[in-house]
Formats: sequence, structure tokens, C-alpha cells
Amino acid sequence: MDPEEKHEAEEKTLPELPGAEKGKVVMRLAPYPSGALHIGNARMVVLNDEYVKRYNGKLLLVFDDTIGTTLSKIDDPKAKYVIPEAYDLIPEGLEWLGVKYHEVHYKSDRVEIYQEEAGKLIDKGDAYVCNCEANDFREKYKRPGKDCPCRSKSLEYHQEMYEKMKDGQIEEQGAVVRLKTGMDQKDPAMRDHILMRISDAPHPRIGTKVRLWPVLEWSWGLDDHLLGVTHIVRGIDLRKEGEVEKFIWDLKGWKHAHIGLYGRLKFSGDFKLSKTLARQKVHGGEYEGWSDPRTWSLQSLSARGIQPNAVRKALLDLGMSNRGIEFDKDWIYSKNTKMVDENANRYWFVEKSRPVIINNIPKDSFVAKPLLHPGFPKKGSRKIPLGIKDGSCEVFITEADLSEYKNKKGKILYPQMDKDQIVRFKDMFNVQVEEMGNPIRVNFHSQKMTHNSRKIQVVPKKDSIRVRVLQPDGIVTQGFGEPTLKSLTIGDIIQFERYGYVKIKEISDKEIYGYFTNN
RNA sequence: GCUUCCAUAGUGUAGUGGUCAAGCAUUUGAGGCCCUCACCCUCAGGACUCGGGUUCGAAUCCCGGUGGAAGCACCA
Repeated sequence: MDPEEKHEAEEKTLPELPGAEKGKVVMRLAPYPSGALHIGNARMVVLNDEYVKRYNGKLLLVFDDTIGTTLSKIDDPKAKYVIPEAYDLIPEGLEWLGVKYHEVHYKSDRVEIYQEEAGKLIDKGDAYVCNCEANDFREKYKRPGKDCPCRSKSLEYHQEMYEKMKDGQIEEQGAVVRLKTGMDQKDPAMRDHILMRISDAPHPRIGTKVRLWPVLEWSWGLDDHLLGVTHIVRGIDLRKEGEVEKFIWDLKGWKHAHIGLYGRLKFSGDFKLSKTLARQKVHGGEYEGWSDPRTWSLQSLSARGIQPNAVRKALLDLGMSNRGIEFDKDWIYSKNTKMVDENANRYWFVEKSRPVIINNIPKDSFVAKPLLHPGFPKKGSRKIPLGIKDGSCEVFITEADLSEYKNKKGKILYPQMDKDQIVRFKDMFNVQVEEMGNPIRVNFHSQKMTHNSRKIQVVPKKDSIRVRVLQPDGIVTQGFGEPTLKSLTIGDIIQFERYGYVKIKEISDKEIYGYFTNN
């Protein structure tokens, strides 16, 4: 067997979609434009895109830009509303992921359809205007499964009320249109679900032209049929929505689209995935825009040097299972490392630097020549002069190299640095510790490398450059890097040895600024 | 409380009655390569939630327990 082939990981394949015919599959992406897409949203995107590509189908991008939170509740910190820049951020993220969509629609352009159809339902007695207070409806009628007084009023009354909802005679919260899914439904979630409600909040695209808005179930119940969607793949949190849609399709006598549900991702650790929170911090200026790693937006992953295919594959590996998944960013990171490593040149960087004076160097000058990439010696090496004066020079090492080095299970691989200890300054020479003060003083010991010596990352003070790296948890690591860093280009993905991969964002004479890719 | 859904190593996933003494990824450990604790290579560790059935035979089917998730919004 070809050794290349032998270790190739098995490509995961998604299950077939029921009733899917090549060339006839129509699916849709339905993002709510309240911010940039993040990894959680990306699962929906990647799954739909993957199926459309497999069946050679058509993918619709439908901005689910209904009004969201009503005007009276718009100041709530958890309020959901459309932000104008999201109309650009979303396609930008899709393009980055390599998603091709064939049509673009906006819910906000289609409100008349939802209004008109709701009117028809009222005329047929399948829906009614309800002016119960929300809490009352829930406690007095929904929970016990009893009809509310509005339900049995005359057709004429409901028709008249519906007109009043549209023309402004009824205020926000004053009335809603309910579908007669039935108050006797076993599942309380399904009892007389709302179709339309009033909001006076201004919409970024259409202003206050419309005040009677549909809820998700109603707009999609209509649009999935009207736009010809054959297969829906969405999160299981939208399960009830699918059930309401089916009820609507049956009412209309429409063929059902097939609905596939996948489980929700749970993020823990330094994941703080919230579009709303991201929006607040971006707008408040606390974050460096939507590309800030702390947003976990697709834009931010791009800015960090995460490869879109790493995200795609990691998400596709999860398949279509509908149970809750504790998402581990290592799945993306490990795939990303494999993609990025070959082209990531190596450089020296020490964070939390400590000064070290080297004495008794028996040379007038010394130039370290570490390889740009140990896996590809042909790429050549950097040249880093030490700057020796009278047999002495100053360098920086990282604080972490002072203490003992343990593996992740706690086994000590190297002891704490101490007087008389001999260590290797990588790509330079061996030194013996003279004094563990500040600065630390060491003496040149020997040139030849001994095999198992502790190798320490060193940056010569001469011509060194300040380095800052922003991590996804918001922490900025600072330190000094080797002078050759100045020759990098913005956008380069490099590896700081023993630190991790970094994408360069800004370069000046004094400082390099980068976003942490992964380690 | 009411409706559902799910249950394979630490985290995910493959597996739909015999070919499973359970495959893969990631994580972890040992070693190799190596002037990185990276990459790459080799090896190793680690799982079918429990209890009953059905069956010649169950990770796979049935029932019950337990555990987890989702919904019960004038959000999406």
C-alpha cells in the first residue's frame, strides 16, 4: 500500500437527504443580519452548502431580516435587531467559506405577502386576532389548554381588528394574529402559535413603512413553499418552527419540504459566542471591529489566519447528529496547523522577557543562522547578529524558561534554572549560569551542542523589535522578536517558535502586531 | 410542570442483528526525526449509560431506570 494513502484520514460523508434528486434540490441559508456570522452559524452554512454541492442544487441566501424586538423593548440588552453592516458582513463571511449561493432574497421585501396571506387565513377562520395580554394568554389559556375569549368571536370582528392592526389603530402589544393550531395540542409549544405581531421599530432597509410583521414560523411556512425550497437543514432549536410550518403546509395543501435537524453546539472555555455581545463591543469600540478575535466571527478567523477549509472540515466532521455537542476548537486548530505549517516560516519571539548578560564570549562577533523552516532547509536561514562588545552581550529570554518545564501530565522534563546549570541558547552556544539575578548573568561555556541539553529561546537585544499578539481571549502577549521580523509582509502567517502561529496585522519600525492563529 | 429528542473512549464521530475481542479524528503518553515543547513518522492508552427482555447471536430490536439536550416568546 502506498504509505501516503495508508495514513489518510477517512473523509466523513454526510447521510443522504431523503428524496433528494440531483439538480432538483433547493436549499436556503437564513441568517438574521444582526452581526457577522460566527462558528455557530457556520455549521448551518457549511451543511447546507455541502448538500447543495453534492446534489448539484440551488442555494438561496434569504436574509431573515424581520423586525426582531419591538420598539418598546429595544433598549433591553438582549434586544435583537438588524444592523445595516450585517448585510455586507454575512456575504463576506460566506465568500470566505467558499459558499456559492444562487439567489438573494430579503424578508423585509416580502412583508406584504405575509400580511395578505394572514388576512386570507382569518377570512377562512383558520387564524384570529387575539388581544389577550401575553402573560394572561400563557397562564390562563395556553398552559391549561383552554380557548381564550378572542378565539370564538365573529369573523367580522377579527377581520375588522386585523385592519386596525395594519393601519395603526392598535398599538404595539395590543393584538396579535394567532394560527388555530389548536389549544388542545398535547405540546404546549404548539398551541395557537402567533403569526403576526405589531412593531413600530424602524427597519434599516424599509424604515417604518411596515408595522405588522410576521414571526419566523409564518414567513418561512410561506416562503419555503413560495421559493421552492425542497430541503431544510437547521438547528434542533428550530424544531417547533418546523412543526408549525408543516401545519401551515397541510392547511394550504402544499407538499412538505424535508426538514433535517442537527444538534446545537455548546461552547466553553475562552469561547464567548454571542452576536449580541459582539455587536455591543464592536460598536462600543472595545473590540478592533468585526475582525477582532474575541468576536469569533468568520472575519476574525480570517484575520487570524485560520483556513476556511479547516473550519469547513471540522464542522462537517460533526455530521448531522441531533444531540448537543461540546465544541472543541482544537478540531479546527489541528486541521489548521496541518494546512498552515508548510508555509509558516519560523521566527524568534520571547514573551514576558527577562534580560540576560552573557560574558566571557571568546569571539568578536557571532551571527546565529537558524533555518526559516526546519522542514524545508532549502528555504534558507535568517541571520541574527549577537552584537558582542568586549566579550559580552545582552539578550532576552522568556520568563517561562526560568522555571521547570513539565509536560501536560506534570512530569518534569527540565528542572528550574539555577546557578552553575548549563543550558543551550538555541542556534548559538551553551552557557553556564553565573547568577540568577536581574539581569541574569551567564558565561559562555562551549560551542558544541550536547544532545539532551535544555534549549532556550533567545532574542538578542541588539536591533530587537517589540512584538504584540492579540489572542482570542482578549489577552495581548508582549515581548521582543528578532530583527528579521521587519522584513515580513502584512498578512503573513508565521510561527513563533514554541509559541504558536501568528498572522501579521501591522508592522512598523518599532513594533510588530499580530493576531494569534493557533498553537 | 407539560411536550419532544438523544445516549459509542476526555471531546466528537463511524457503526442499523453475526465480518465489532468496535474503526477514525482530536486529546494524552512513550519513542524516532530534530539546535522549537512545532511539523512529520512509529507505537501505546482510552468507549458501546444501567437493568431487564427478544434472539442461536445485540453497540445495533423492545421495555424500564438514569443522564443530557431542545421547545413551551408579540426573538430568530
